[in-house]
Amino acid sequence: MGVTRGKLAKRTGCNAETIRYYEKIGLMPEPSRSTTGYRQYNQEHEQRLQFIMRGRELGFAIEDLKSLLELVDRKVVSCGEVSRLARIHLASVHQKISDLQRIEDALSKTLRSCSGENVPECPVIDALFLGTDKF
Amino acid sequence: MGVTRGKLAKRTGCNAETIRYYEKIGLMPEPSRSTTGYRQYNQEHEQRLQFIMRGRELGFAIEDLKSLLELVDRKVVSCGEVSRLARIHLASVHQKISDLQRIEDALSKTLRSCSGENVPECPVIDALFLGTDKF
DNA sequence: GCTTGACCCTGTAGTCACTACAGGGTCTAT
DNA sequence: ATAGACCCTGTAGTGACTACAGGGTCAAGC
Repeated sequence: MGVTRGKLAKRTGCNAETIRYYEKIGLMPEPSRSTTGYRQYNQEHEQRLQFIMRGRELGFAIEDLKSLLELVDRKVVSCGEVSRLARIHLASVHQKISDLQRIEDALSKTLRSCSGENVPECPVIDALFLGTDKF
Repeated sequence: MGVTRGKLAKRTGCNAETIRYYEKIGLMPEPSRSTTGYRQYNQEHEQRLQFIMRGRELGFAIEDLKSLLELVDRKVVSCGEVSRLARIHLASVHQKISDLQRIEDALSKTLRSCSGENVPECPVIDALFLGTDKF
C-alpha cells in the first residue's frame, strides 16, 4: 500500500530528490517504510506535496509554507492569519516587480542608444563604468 | 599609496567581505600588498568595483560581468557583443517580470475572495490544496 | 535461478552570491 | 603600554534545491 518516492515524483511532477529534501527540512512528514526501508506515500502525502508545489509556484518561501501548513496541521486555519501571510507575500512580489521594472527601464534605455555594430564605443559599458543618471 | 579594503568598501558602499569574495572568484584582480600583507587598492580597482556594483544592481549575473569585463580587459570591447549580452539579460528580466505578474494576479484574485475574518473556510488554503484554475 | 537494469537507500558536496564568524596579526591614538 | 579598530586567513552558513558516490532491492526476461 502506498507509492514509492519515484512514483510520487512522477505523479506530482516534483523532483524525487526534492521530496527527500522536503522531508529533511520538516516540510513533508516522514512516511512509513516498507520492510526493506522504502518510503511509502499515500493520498495525504500527495495532497500535501501538491500544496507545497503550488505555493512554491506562487513564490512562497519554504518558511511561509511551513507556517501555512502548521495552521492546517493544527486545524486552526483562520482566514485572518492566512490572508495576513498571503498579503505580506503579495507585497513582496509587488516590490520585486517594481524593482525589475526599474532595471528593465534602465537597460532598455541604454540599449536604445547602442548601435549594436562592431564599434569600440559602447554605451552599455560606459553606463556601467561611468554611472550615468539612468541608474 | 592605495587604500585598504575597508576604505574601498566605504568609498564604494560595497561590503568589505564581498570585495574579498570578488577577488577569490576572479572578478576583482589581486591588488598589491603592503609589507604587512594589507591589500592596497587604487583608482582602477575602485572603477572596476563600481562597474561590478552597477552591473549587479541591474541584475547581471557574476558570470555576465566576468564576460563583460573580459572584453574590457582585452580591449576588444565591441558594441555588438556587449549589446548581445545585454539583450539576453533584458529578455530574462522581462521573463521574470511577467512570471511575477502572473503570480501577483493569482494571489490578489484569491485574496479578493478572502474575507480576512476569523472563519475556518479559507480560499487561500483551498486554492493551494485543491489547485483552482487560477494557477 | 541468474542477470540486468531500473529503482531505492544514505550521506555528502555542489550551486549562486554572498555573509559571518573564529582565531590570529597590525595600526593608531591615548 | 594598552585599547579598540582595523586587517589577514580559512571555513561554515544562507535558501532551495541538485547531483553524485557507494551501496541495497525489485521486477522482468532468459
